[in-house]
This record gives sequence, structure tokens and C-alpha cells, in this order.
Amino acid sequence: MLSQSTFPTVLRQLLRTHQAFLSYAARHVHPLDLTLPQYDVIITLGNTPGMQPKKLGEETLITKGTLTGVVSRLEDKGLVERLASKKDGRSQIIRLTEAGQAIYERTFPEHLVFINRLFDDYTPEEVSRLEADLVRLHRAVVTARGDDVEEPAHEFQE
Amino acid sequence: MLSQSTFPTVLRQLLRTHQAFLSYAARHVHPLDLTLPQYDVIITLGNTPGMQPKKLGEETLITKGTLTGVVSRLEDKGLVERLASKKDGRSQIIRLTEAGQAIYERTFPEHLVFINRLFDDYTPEEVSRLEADLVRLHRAVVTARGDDVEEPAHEFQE
DNA sequence: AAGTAATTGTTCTAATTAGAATTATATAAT
DNA sequence: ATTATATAATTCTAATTAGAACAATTACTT
Repeated sequence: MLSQSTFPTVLRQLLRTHQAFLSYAARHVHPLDLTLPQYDVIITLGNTPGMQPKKLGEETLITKGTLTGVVSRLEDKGLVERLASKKDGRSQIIRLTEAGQAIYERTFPEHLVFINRLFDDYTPEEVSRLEADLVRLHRAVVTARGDDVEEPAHEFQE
Repeated sequence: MLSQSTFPTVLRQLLRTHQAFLSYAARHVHPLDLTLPQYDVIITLGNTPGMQPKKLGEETLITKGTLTGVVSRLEDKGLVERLASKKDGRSQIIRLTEAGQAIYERTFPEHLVFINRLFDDYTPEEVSRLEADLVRLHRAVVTARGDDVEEPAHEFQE
């Protein structure tokens, strides 16, 4: 078996599953005239007093350069608003407007039903195990990423 | 904890792990002056006589509209070439040029080492189980999506 | 054979993406 | 305090992304 010369199928399957899930979730979100990242921001802000872009990006896995644009489009739609922080001149609070909160309350319960349908045939233990396995792989990736510094760059200090 | 009102953490973890893996893989690919999708095309075409864009897209999970651009950029770099099919006027064959094949041969072995490092702490059984669990979830998504039976049970090994 | 339907690939668009450079502000060090 | 460093968010760029519309070609139906 020449599995040594092929790309690990487990990783290909990770990509495939990820992609399939996104296209599934989009079915529920696109009819709301929202993109997936936009809806992700809304459900992350739902039932919160708002949060800084930095934290919002960490929660949604959207990098900051991207987040600026996503939030701006939601602002244009009147679904979120940016408030300047008084404590920190660099910082903001992003929160849902009333219209944004209304969308959240109206759609999120059914979104959860829609998503959880995927696990109809799973026992809670099976879901937990899958999650634990994904956490383990994630940890392996982060570890490898941190350990894999070919050029430590210790010699060149500015 | 109001876990009923929160997004399933197993899916969030799927997205997180996927993202971490891509950024890890990019470390090895970007120094080659290639994007991840571009490199994916190259390793998919490696050691093959070439293939149609349709199949190439299925293998790499790149949708056709995107694939046109990815292939064009690789063509500009002289790494792949498009050949018109004589049997089917709509169709093409995309294959590596000599330069593309050279990059493949020079980099893919070390790329595999780089990637397989993620599973250093896994037993083969653990990898198989994770893959099977991902296949199961993928199947659940496709089933829920409802557009089943587009792909015959031809799940060949890559 | 003629007309209809399906397939292949390109083009077009709006949005996302990561990464780098930039601006503005805050914190730390001396 | 003054300088240096770190952080927060925006801006900029090239590429990818999905989806829709399109042109060209092939396959099917009658």
C-alpha cells in the first residue's frame, strides 16, 4: 500500500467535512440575506452587552482585517453598532442594535434546531468523543506550529 | 450552563481545527511562492497524466469557478498546462509541466513529513477512528442537506 | 434530423481571507 | 518625563470563495 506517498486521508476528510458543513449551514443563513460570517457575528453578539472586535474575532475565528469589513457591512444593514470605549481610546464595543437582536431572537432557535439535526443519530457520548478528538488534533497542530520554527531568529536582535 | 442556547461546540471545534491545520500547512507552502489551493492542485496532478478540471475540482474540493483562476495562475507561473480534449470539445486536460513536476518531486516528500508530524502521537488505530468519525459526520451533513446520491460509492483512495 | 436537455468550462460579482503596512493609543522601561 | 515597546483597529492587496449567468459542445428524445 502506497499510503506513504498520498496526502493523509484523515486531513482530506477534515476539509471535506468542514466544507460540507458550511454549505449546509449556509442553507439556513442565506435566506436571511446574511453571509455565514455575518450571521456568526450576530449569534456571537446575541444576549451579550457587546464586546471588543478583538474578542469577537477570537470567538468567531475571523481575523481582524476581515472582521472590520464584516462588521461594517452589518453596520450598513443596521444590525450592529460600534461604540467607542471610554476607558481605552484604541478600543470599541460592538453590539447588536435592536434590529440585530430581533433577528437573533427570531432565527437562532430554529438555527440551532437546523444544526443539531446533524447529530440526530449520535449519542451524547459520541458527540463528546468526536469533540475531544478534534480538540486533540487541534492541540497537535498548535503544538507542531509552535515547535516548528526553522529559523529561531535569535541571532538577529534589532 | 445554558448549553441549549449555544452553538454546538463540536462544530466550532471542527472549524477551529480546520483553520489551524490550514495555517500550519501554509507554513510549508508559502515559502514555495504558492498558495495552498495552488499547491493542492500541484500535488493532485503529481504523478498523473493530468485530468479534467471537473475531476481536479472534485479532488481538491475547489469549485469550478474558483478553479479556473487557480489554474490560470499556475499556468502563468509555467507549472501546469491546459490541453484541449480531442474527444470532447467542452473538455480539457490539465497537467503539470516539467517545471511543475519538478516542484512536486522536490517538495512533496518533505511536505508529507511536515504534515504527518501532526500524528506523531497517534496510533494508526486512532487515526483510522478519527477518519471514520469524520466520514460519519460528513455523511450526516450530506444526508441532512438532502442532495444525496450524486456520488456513487466510488470512494477510491487518493 | 431537429429540438431539447445536460454538461463543461469561463466570466462576473460581492464577500471573505490572510498577511503586511499604517495609525492611534496605551503601557513599560529607563 | 521621554523613549521604546506593545496593543487595537483600520486600510490595502492579491487570492480565494460560492453562486449565478453565460457560451460552447455533447447527449438525449422524438
